Amino acid sequence: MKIESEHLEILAVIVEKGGLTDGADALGKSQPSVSRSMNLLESRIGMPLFEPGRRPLRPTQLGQSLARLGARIRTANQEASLLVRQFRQGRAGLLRVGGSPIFMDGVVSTMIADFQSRSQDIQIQQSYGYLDELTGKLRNAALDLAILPVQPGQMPQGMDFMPLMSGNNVIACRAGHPLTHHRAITLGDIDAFPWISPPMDSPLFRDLERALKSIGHEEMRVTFSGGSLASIQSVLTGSDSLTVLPYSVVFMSRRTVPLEALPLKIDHASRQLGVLTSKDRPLPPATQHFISFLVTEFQRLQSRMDHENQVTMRRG
Amino acid sequence: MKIESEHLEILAVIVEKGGLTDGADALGKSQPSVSRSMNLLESRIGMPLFEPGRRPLRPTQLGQSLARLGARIRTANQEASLLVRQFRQGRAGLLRVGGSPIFMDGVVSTMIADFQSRSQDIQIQQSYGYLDELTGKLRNAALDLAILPVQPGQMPQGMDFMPLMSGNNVIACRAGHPLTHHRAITLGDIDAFPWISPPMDSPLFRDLERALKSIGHEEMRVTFSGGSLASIQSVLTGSDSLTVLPYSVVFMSRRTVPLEALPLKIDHASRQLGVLTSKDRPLPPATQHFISFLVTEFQRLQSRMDHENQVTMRRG
DNA sequence: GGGTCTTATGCCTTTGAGTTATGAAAATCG
DNA sequence: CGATTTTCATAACTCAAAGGCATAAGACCC
Repeated sequence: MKIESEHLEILAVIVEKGGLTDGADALGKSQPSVSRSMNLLESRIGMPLFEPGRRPLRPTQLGQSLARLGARIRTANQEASLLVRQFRQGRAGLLRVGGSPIFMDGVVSTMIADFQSRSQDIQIQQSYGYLDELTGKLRNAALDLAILPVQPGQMPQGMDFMPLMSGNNVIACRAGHPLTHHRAITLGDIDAFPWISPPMDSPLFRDLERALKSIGHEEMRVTFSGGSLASIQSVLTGSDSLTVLPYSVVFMSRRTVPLEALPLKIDHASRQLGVLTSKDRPLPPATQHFISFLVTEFQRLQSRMDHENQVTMRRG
Repeated sequence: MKIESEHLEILAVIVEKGGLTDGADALGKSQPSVSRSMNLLESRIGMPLFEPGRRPLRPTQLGQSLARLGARIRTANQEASLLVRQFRQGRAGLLRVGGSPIFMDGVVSTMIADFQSRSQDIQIQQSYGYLDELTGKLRNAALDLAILPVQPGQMPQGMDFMPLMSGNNVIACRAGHPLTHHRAITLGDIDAFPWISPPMDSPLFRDLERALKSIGHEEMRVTFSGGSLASIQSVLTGSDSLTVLPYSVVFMSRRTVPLEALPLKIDHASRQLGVLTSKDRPLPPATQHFISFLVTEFQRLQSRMDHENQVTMRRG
């Protein structure tokens, strides 16, 4: 004997409101409608739900007990409606973000923190990876979006890419590093200092190699490698080492860590930092919401970086 | 936008079973039926519940979340079915029992304990009172049944009475009381001892008065009054006081308290201990269940009492 | 006992749950 | 890769019941 949940919900409202008429009002239905529903329920369970011949309809013991269960069903149902509404606005759900480690740690994570504090019903799962791996995860829906630098020629099939800012790399060192006092930096100057190397499978590592080649530097003395951003920052500030980092990472890191970028143009593939998503899967609202948040955040970041550069230029 | 709870329940089963076909099986419905229900739900909430183009139907994030709520609704619904079943059998619900204090404490409460341990989903509310008060409460449905002694002429209108055993009163004293050594007890013997008086508004009190009159005892020396059974037992066993109690109460009390009944016939109105219920209100199943339990328990008690009396007779 | 408030019923329309039969698409397997 | 199996969607239909309005019937309150 299956009881209809709708009936239990109606019962709960009637008991709560203390009468059939008021209950019908609260439910937005007509009084005869709910009366019939209760008759039907009573005949189904074969026992009276209300004391017979009482005019402000009073529930029996069974009616009371069932009404409590109906109330539970009702709240679950209302939670469902709320969930759908929030989900539709991208204010609830699961957000699986992947990205290249240094950039995620250095720039995106603080933005995620902002986003998180505004949309607390969104659960965020972050992971790290590079282009191929992230593309694969996007394809089989293990990831909702990826944030990483992509070169124009590298764009994988069946993916959408939304650029956020240009991915300029710079040579970074600690604030007050000997090289920061030089007007113009020469090959010989750099030669004197050891290098921190990003993971060897990362684009940054290839950039570092290429950058050094571009300034005529064939061999480098690597004294630290394999660490994530936090380690790199520590080693960088605690020594006279040099490394290659996206400028945006240096810019953001300076809030808390004394770093500087050397005024030295380095050559690397032109690439855009941006958001990669799967073309054939529609984006969940939470993902859309997050992407539009990222766009405005990166615009703000870009303008702050531009402003600072102008100031530096004028001073320099 | 109201979501139908039934739909959420169906969704929960589909997600749990990992597919529409298996879900339909588990629900005992046809596959097209649940398919259409899910289509309807999807169109109502305006968002996909399942990943498109996946053959073992896989839920989206929203689908997962809603399925969790659906599962909650489902368990509540199942609890409701269970509750109705138990209620129908009188194994769940509320049981409001009223009765005369001494008899409830001395005899019925141990039976209630037995009953309680078998039917733990029945909530029992016990209260005390005498005929008029209990009848009133039965009339306005504040009580499901009352257990008390009723005289033939006293039967109130509109009530059903189910006799359980005859309500013989005896004079009780502690075991080893001086009077227990007498073969035949005379008025003069009794005169020497003080009395414990039941509450003055109780039938027992009137019985006591009448009993004393019947043995020619006009005045009694009351040294304790107003206590409930536990107090009476304590005072009785700790002194040489006498009192009037239903024989069944003395019989039951002897399990834990050293009491005896004096072999002295006392005169009082013939009355039956039994169950009083309202005639116009149908008895809830739990009440019916309890009454039939009481009937068999009292039969057992009666036969134990008869047996003991025979033994005593033979010995005495 | 009349008036009021509350619930039940009769009669109607419409929604949607349920069925079987069948078609389409994805997954699986050789 | 193609064939087969599995899984889901659709079509066409029936029927239960939700829901509405109008109205009767029954408590409740002076």
